Amino acid sequence: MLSLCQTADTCSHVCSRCQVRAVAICGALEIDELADLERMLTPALLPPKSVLFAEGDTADHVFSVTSGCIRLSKDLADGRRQVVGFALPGDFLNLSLESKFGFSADSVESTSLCRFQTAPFKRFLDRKPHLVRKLYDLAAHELTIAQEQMVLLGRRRADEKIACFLMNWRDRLGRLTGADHTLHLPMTRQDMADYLGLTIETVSRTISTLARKKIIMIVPEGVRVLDLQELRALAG
Amino acid sequence: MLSLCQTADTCSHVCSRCQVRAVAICGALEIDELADLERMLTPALLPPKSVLFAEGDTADHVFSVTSGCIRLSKDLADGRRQVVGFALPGDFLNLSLESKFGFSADSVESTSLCRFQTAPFKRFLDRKPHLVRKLYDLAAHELTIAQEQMVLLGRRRADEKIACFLMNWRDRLGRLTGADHTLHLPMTRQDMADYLGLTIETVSRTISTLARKKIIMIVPEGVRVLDLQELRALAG
DNA sequence: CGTTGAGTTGACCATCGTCAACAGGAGTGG
DNA sequence: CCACTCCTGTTGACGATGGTCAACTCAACG
Repeated sequence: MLSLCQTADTCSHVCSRCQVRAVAICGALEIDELADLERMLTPALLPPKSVLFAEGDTADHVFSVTSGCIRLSKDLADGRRQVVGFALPGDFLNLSLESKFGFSADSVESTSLCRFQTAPFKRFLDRKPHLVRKLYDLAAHELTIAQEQMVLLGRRRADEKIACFLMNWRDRLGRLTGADHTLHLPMTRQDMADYLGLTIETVSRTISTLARKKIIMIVPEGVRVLDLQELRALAG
Repeated sequence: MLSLCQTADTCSHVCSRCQVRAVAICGALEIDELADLERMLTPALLPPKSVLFAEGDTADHVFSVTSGCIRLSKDLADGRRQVVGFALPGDFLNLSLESKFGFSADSVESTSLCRFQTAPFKRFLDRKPHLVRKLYDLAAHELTIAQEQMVLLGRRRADEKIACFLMNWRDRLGRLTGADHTLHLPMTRQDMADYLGLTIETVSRTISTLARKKIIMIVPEGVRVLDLQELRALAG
């Protein structure tokens, strides 16, 4: 189930030269501490649309995403699915450090990660209180985002949900790669639907309507934002 | 806006004899450390249906609930409301430690809290890494609960939402006061609706239907669970 | 050139929201 | 003590938002 490329040439990783260090948990560590972390780390490359782990699996690893995109989801017994988040470069997976994963993680596109065994990582935490503090801030921030997502899921209409999602995605990509009116949307319509509590048809229709109103334009890789004011107004 | 009783006779508090220490953050501290915490603490008593703080207010305090129930909610500009949680004894408010509150907090019933100024509390954290670790575990656990709430809000039907809510509430009360088939529901139907992404009418109708099916019985203080198996099945 | 999977669009329908009326209890004041 | 209001909760009638089912396009791929 876990199909990881671990050859040196495709996955070599030097923490001190890592592109995402500033936004990842490693940003809390000094250069000499990074070396300790690097010794515990296995770089991993995940092909598109493949399983990283499934909800309920023994959580013997934690991960830090360095490139690509991971879909985090929870499933009901009858097949209904809720996507609880998309992990982008700098994001940490398995913050809860519990014995089993609370959600499934699948790559949306080709993704590279730093992989740590949970037990040594926990021991490392015991020696690095500032890293615990960083993880705490990260968890608290994720909680704030989760609460905003609850508002979206519980109280917003389909068009507002789509607008919110596009604005949030734009902000996240902007922080990583700089602002751009063309949004790369690597996930499928189904993924978006499962993230927003909608069906694929409603997502498709709503995006088409936004395009008909010249608020966005559908392009092969995603969408282009034409009227940011209007999109922001819809997102509220 | 903040109407707190702080007289010694009604609000006296001795951490070492606190009923909720085991379930609250203070459980991470030794007896001698508790004394330091106690020096920073202002006990507070909040009457029913009163404001503790509002979303966007300067977050100059953090709180630990010792009795009662607090509703945590976020509002949209047009009045739509999402309740993001109910805080019970042992729960901590303002985990994020950010400069502004991310949600509003109002008492559902008469509630007592321990109140700490944010700045000294943060300095205390710098000296108590095991307390940071406790807060981290707490935040990570809240995040897991938030993800389950996303599934509920995005993918469950009204009857499943009500059943889930009742089962979760039962578990929480059970952990605090021991299992009981009679659930005290201190919040209004509107609060439940805003928590579950429904309207008050749908909540009322759904509860009535569950009662008509003899799965629950509506009693003055809340509901009595008659058929736990069936309720659990609905909650999935 | 057939197959597969993602996406789009239309027709229809169900769940849940909206609007309205009403019941019952708590509090208030004459 | 009783009328009155207010608030919460319940129930019914109706309607809209978004779900379901189905057909179709298009690009990728063997």
